[in-house]
Amino acid sequence: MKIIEIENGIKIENLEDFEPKHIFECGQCFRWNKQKDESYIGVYNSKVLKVYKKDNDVYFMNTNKDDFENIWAEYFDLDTDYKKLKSDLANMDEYLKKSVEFGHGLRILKQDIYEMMISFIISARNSIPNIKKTVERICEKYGQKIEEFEGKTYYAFPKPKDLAVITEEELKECKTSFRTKYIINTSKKIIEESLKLEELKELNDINLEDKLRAFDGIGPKVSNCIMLFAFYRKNAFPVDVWVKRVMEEFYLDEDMSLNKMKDYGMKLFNPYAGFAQQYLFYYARELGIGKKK
DNA sequence: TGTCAGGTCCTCA
DNA sequence: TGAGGACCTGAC
Repeated sequence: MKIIEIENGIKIENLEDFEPKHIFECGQCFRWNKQKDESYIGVYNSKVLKVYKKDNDVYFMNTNKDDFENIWAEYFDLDTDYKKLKSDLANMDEYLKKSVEFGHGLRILKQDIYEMMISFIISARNSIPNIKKTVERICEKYGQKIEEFEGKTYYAFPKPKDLAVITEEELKECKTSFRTKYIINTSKKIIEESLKLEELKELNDINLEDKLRAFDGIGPKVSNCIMLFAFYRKNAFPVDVWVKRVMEEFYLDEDMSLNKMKDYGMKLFNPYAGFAQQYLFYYARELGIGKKK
């Protein structure tokens, strides 16, 4: 991978397996927004980045070589060989083959732990546009201002200490509704127990899931999303309404509880259940598979 | 007006 | 274990 420095950014020529639309619209992140010129602007680690693809080259703007190498290469999982991964998945069965072809430029982002915890708590019984709006309101109200970029002010995601000290009434102004107490309780637990979220990376999958589910508002689905998108646990398998639909449409003849479906998926797609889930989710949601007419 | 959206929690059998 | 209801809000 050759990093070419350009004015206010860097360019990577012939970057394969990288489609901004697939990456940012597969439901794994809530802070990346499509611009009029088809580029995406997002925030991570108190940095604002603009990404777009032109021919086979990918441009990362408002950054520099140092930040790209130290922050963004890791964030975009650029060290992983997606060609091999996709080939392994495509060989498992015909539905995965179709899903992988459909979302060929998808990558799993390595995102912030606390941000994923709160964002996916908000995702419960909610729609993606609403989740994004709510997350944005929280950042504007409680996050640190980063910078003005292309006419918009960007804010970092707040820290646990910021949301642990506010009242439910106050947070509700961000339209967090019945999830308000979950957000505050989870933030309080982190502060009161002096938890270092980074240290949870040492835990194995089973203990990590137990630890996450001890937080208010984090159940089986949300914990697995956090494991996949913040801890990069390749075999986590979040079962949401779309994965349920695609599993029932393609893989199951019998009724199955969500819990059993999770175990079933993890065994079926081992050791890449998380990746399989993401390709299947994107395929199912974009095509409306299994959705009631 | 009713239904549904990337669920979780609580209660009860 | 797991089934069933409640839960905010916004969009269609």
